[in-house]
Amino acid sequence: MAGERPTLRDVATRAGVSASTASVVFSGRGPVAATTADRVRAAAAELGYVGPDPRASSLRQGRAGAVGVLVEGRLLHAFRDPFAVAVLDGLAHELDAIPTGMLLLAQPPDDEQRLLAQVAGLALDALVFSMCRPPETPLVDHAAARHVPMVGTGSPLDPRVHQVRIDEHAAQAAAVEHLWQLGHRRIAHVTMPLGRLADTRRIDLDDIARAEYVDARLRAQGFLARAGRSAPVVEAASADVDGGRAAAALLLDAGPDRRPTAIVAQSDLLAAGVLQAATERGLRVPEDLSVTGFDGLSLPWLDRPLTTVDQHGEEKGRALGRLVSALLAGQPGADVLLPAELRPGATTGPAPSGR
Amino acid sequence: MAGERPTLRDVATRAGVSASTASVVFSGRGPVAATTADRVRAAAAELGYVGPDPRASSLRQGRAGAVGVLVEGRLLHAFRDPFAVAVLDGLAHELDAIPTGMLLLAQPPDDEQRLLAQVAGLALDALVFSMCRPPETPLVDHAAARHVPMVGTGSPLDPRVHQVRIDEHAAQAAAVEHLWQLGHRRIAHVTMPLGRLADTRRIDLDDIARAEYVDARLRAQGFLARAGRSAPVVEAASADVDGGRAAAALLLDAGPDRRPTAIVAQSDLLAAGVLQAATERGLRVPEDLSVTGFDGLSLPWLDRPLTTVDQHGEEKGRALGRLVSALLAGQPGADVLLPAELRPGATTGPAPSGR
DNA sequence: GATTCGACTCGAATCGATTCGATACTATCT
DNA sequence: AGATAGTATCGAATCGATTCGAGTCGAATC
Repeated sequence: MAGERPTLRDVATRAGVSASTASVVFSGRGPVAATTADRVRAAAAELGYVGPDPRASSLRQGRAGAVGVLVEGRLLHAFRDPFAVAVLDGLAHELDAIPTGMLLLAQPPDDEQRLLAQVAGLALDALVFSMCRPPETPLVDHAAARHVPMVGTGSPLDPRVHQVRIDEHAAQAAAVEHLWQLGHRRIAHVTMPLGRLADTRRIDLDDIARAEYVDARLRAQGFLARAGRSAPVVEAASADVDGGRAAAALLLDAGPDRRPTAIVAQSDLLAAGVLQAATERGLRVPEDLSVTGFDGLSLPWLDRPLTTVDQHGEEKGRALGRLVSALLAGQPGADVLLPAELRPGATTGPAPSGR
Repeated sequence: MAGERPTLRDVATRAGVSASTASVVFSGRGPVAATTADRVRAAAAELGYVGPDPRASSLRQGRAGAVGVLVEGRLLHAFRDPFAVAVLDGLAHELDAIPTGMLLLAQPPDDEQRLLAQVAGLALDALVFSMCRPPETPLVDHAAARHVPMVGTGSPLDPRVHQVRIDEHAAQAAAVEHLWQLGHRRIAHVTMPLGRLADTRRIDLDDIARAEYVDARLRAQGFLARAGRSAPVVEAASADVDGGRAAAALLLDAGPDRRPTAIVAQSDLLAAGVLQAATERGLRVPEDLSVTGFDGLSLPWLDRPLTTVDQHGEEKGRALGRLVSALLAGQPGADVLLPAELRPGATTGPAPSGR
């Protein structure tokens, strides 16, 4: 029928009022006589007008109703991590109250310029870095120039990005402490990738100090602080089950007397991989090997509860959302430190007696 | 320093050109002398102007650079399904080429009006219903009035929504056929929820015919068409591992002579739950019980490959993306039917000989 | 030397709403 | 009756770009 979409002006004309009055009818701000409002709504219905064009109103009001959420790599991989999804869920919940939607920005592997161009063309009220690790990106400069507030969970590392984090160092050390008290003395560590180029390999203090990804570095340092600086550390090539399994293989295939009695993994998915590797080698958990994870996910496909550091993903997401809320409301926005605590499960036990 | 963000006009003035020329410099359409372009870019750099405001340009150009993706329920649950994520990944990949971002629209349980209001306020170029089941929603009318193209994977069931689907009926029947050929005669079915209110319970032909969710209905009918209309069918209360386990319990706890020798599940997650239930009862798979899934996911935590109907989730997402692309380019947009085929794994085998 | 053609630039109109100050009108109070 | 308040409506300016037709100028062509 009508090739042309009706505009507010058309509706106003038809209702015999001015555009400003019609606007007030739809936005609800300002007083309108009930009869007038009805007339406008009737005109709208007749013309098939379903409300103000969001493009125009966002220009005028300066609000787009959406925040950008950066996702590192492909969704297929990013969303395989239940922790990331939990954070996203919490974020969604909190944003829902503003209300504001989440625009997923999947970061192609290398082409930062492409991503930048995409973001430049998108109307966003804020930028959330909840699923990415690199400590810097040109997006920060861009968003800052646009006065778009940014929040993150540790990276990018920039004063203009407001952070919601946990004490990674202390949290990871707490896992070691737990094992120590159980009598373990040969404790090994499996880290998430330390940077964009990761490999399954033994790493040393220097590698760790130079690590690009901050959270992996802090956890590794927290591990070493309690386990001793000569404790073995292996980097996983990817932060998933397979990465954990491959990394654990490196540790478990050492001679039986050099094999660790406990492995501290930097994430629950890595820990799941460690458990797989142990099972494949006929090692019983926790009799022969204790394993700890990090994140505090519920993994319904594990046959027993994992000892892990619970960092309350959903709450982390909500904290991010509240921070965005506050920033959009013009409040100053301070960094947030959330608690994270060890949650003992069934994958840790006393060290094997044969020392 | 400038509390005011610079506009294109500011840049143009400073460079000593008109706003129209400056616009051309940034958009790249139309000829500009190299020296002029440099002057404009220099002025932009001095003022800290990082490019045209997306809000304004989207108003003028009529493109927002984002499509809405509806997600039923909480992200936490929706993204637990790897199939949904695979579709999303394929979609993202294809949209990246336009380029266009994906705006997640999480549907609160009951409050359709709230969702509608949110969508009404958002500038979207298209709407994708890839993760939702209800056959109708007021969103369709709204989007249609706005001339926002819509694509889906079976629902909402409306001629204005262009569909990418598979032959659910035939695909599910193929799974039964596979089991039939293996000698199974007592074959049972576990369906996804048939509607918004789902329960773990035996259902009959009428329940199925009345099912609200189309895909569940078609698969169940495909199952019955080959397995016989008296074959037992159980509805799962949720489309996840726990739902599958509970539904399987209902079937497996029947007397040993009435217990099915094969269970056809409507999704891989449900099948994983069926496997769990079998294991808990000491049933060996496939010796005592054969199990088939649906979707064709790789579930790294299953200890053996599942016999399943592969519906190529990523490709489904890409097809949705291509459809969106075409519609945005003004092309007519025809429905798409994708292939789906049985992929035998290690969870099906010959029927137990004791009949 | 007049004409034609391109390349480049500009002004004005437009996209579709929101907002602010001004105005008209109707009750309420004294 | 006049001042006061409050309600309802309107016109004009504005948000920040894009686009289109028209105009300028220099070089190439005949």
